[in-house]
Amino acid sequence: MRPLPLNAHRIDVTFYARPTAIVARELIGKALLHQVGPLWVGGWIVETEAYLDKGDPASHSFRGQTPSNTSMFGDPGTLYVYPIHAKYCMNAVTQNPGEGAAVLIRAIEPVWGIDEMRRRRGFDELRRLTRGPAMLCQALGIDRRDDARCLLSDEGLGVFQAHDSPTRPVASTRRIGISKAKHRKLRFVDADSKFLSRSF
DNA sequence: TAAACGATCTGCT
DNA sequence: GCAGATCGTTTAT
Repeated sequence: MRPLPLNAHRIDVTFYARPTAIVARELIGKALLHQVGPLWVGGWIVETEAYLDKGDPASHSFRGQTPSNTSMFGDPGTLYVYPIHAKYCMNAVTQNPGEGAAVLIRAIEPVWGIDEMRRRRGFDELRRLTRGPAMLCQALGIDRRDDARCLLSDEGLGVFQAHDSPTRPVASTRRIGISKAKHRKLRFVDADSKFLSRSF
């Protein structure tokens, strides 16, 4: 594996195998990295949403397992990529195998491979590269083919804790773009970030 | 096989 | 802030 672009260690299964809202909150400030060819692309996670296994009608797992949401029911630390409005969004599976809970990664602060992200997005403006779940996937080069990859062992993809990373101020808000369970505060943001999909 | 829907994005006002 | 584009998945006929 090519050396990481920062001094950091990979998040392991014990991090993901916990209640989803906690994982979503603690993913704020972690580094998301994807290796494309010889290059790492990614940045700091600044916005996430929790989608629960039980009692959450906004969650893809609410009506049980189907061919298209199978990876959401996989092991904690599995990547779940799903198509929406002709685009893709990426999640990290949480809790226990078979439960169907995950964290949607909605926005990052672009840090590594910025020119590659600009090229994939067709925009130069930093603010428009990764401020939304589908923009993020396009910038990182994540699509349907990446569904079910393992964030724990895949050498070219993972979430990392930087050794010198400052603590981020985390705020919780209502989730974006859903029609059910709107009131639940399961969106988590870095309160100081300029790279959120929406202000809070 | 047809129709409706959606964890979205963009451009324009 | 709003309308329209866009296409895979799900649900209805």
